[in-house]
Amino acid sequence: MEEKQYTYKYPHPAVTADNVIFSFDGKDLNILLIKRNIEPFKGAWAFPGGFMNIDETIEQCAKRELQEETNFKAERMEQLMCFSSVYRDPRERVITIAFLALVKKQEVQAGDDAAQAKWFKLKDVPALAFDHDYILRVALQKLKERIYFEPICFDLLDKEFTMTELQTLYEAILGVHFDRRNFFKKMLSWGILNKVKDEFNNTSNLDESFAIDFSNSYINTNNTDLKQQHRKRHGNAFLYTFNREHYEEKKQDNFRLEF
Amino acid sequence: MEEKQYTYKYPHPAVTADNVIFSFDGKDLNILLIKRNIEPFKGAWAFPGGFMNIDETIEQCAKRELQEETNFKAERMEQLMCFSSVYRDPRERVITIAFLALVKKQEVQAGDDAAQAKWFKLKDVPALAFDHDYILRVALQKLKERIYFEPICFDLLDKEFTMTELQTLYEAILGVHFDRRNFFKKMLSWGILNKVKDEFNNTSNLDESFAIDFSNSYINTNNTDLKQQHRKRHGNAFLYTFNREHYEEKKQDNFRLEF
DNA sequence: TAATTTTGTGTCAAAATAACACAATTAAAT
DNA sequence: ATTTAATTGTGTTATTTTGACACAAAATTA
Repeated sequence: MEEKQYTYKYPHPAVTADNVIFSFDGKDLNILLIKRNIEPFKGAWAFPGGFMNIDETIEQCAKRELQEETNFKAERMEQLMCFSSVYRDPRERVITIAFLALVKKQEVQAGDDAAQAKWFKLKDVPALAFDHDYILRVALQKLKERIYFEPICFDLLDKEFTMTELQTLYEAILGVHFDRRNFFKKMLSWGILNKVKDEFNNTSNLDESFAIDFSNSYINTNNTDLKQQHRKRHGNAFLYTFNREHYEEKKQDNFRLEF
Repeated sequence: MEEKQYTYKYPHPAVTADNVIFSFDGKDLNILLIKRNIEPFKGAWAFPGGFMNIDETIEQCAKRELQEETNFKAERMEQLMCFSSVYRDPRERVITIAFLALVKKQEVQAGDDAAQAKWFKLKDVPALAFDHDYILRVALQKLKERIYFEPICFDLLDKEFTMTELQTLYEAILGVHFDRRNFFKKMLSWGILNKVKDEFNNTSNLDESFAIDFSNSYINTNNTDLKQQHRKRHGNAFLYTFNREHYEEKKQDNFRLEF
């Protein structure tokens, strides 16, 4: 068996990408972890990730690993930071570029590596392999900062969501509590939400993009599978959708998602 | 002559750190560029940076390169992003982690590599080597975002500065114009600035850390060398210092530098 | 059937923001 | 030396935004 050797004049580190994958179950933020079934840290939980191929960017690597290990499609992926402690991996010098990946919550299927994969509520996250505890802390910080500049919340929610769900998500990320009426006011004042016409009884009086949202609303309503654990829709809670086109317009004029 | 060889089973990229070094001349943001005197991109301007040693973190690398190439001490260095386009360096696969470095403007002395080093006003920046044009755009974006969360402006100003200088810097970074009176009010309302007792005629009435600031104020006043190009102090402009201790206290209580 | 939870909705006081001008001082120009 | 131009410090007011606060109707749960 021939084993290829790659030689360099100076030592080179290996480079990996790790994905901190967030989702939202309607009540808490969740992150996806995989149980390592090889050394080092065999048996410990860690972020999904892997080595960068020499002919791909680190972004492509992160995306590929996400696909290979979870089959998820991320609504948003962005670089978090490079972690490069010298001894963070006992095998060889490995630096990693961590990514923030936001997905809509979905059932995890065992990945290719057959390692166990599981959603953890933030508060239930165990001690992690490598320096992943630290990476998680940085990721949470980044998430908090990002929410001021980008409408990332909608990446975590279903296409249609209630205002209460949105508020709960904001509260989960920022760790604060909002008065419901004030939250409603503020969100609506941005003018980037469309009220969805409920197929049963709601009379809504918004003037745009009804037809579009209504056309497939019941499809969405059917696959609220996982969310149902926490989404108990008392009364006839209005459903909203995020109007990304409108948001992009407003963004041009130095519009910010202040909170 | 013996040439060491490092071999790996899989190809490894080389890893560099590049510093986007910002300073402020009292009127414009400046960045430091070095003229490359070796291929590739010989003769082109680029950010100072270099290869990571196998026994140092990428942060240590960035700091070392800053020291070696410019002898500057950065008030703040933070990771910008990893840039990893496959063909960004024609020599071999090289990924770089770019850093944002904020320094007080100072004379550049020719670096070790004897390459020419020079401050450029942002608007005068030429086309850059590698993907450094892109890196610069990302750096500017980051700078804009950072200013909302951290008091980075003070890293670019002298220990003592006038309110007008501070305003000009904010305007340079954010690309907007503020009403002077409103800007004064807002800055002072944060309560993180100390008025410095002018050694000549100003009567200032703040109640803390006078003695400290006054004790070496004239030293600072003497070395406003480079700044003088733009700092024409009409009238007796008050001098202020940033009270970092006080800021750190306030930061605990979810205090933000909103603008 | 009763108890509990969730939903939608409006007012008002307080605080923050944004618009606005001028006289005094110093630097630059003549 | 004199004039001109630029820079400095300073306060009020109208508008906008924020934050506090309660209850009745509907759906779920017991």
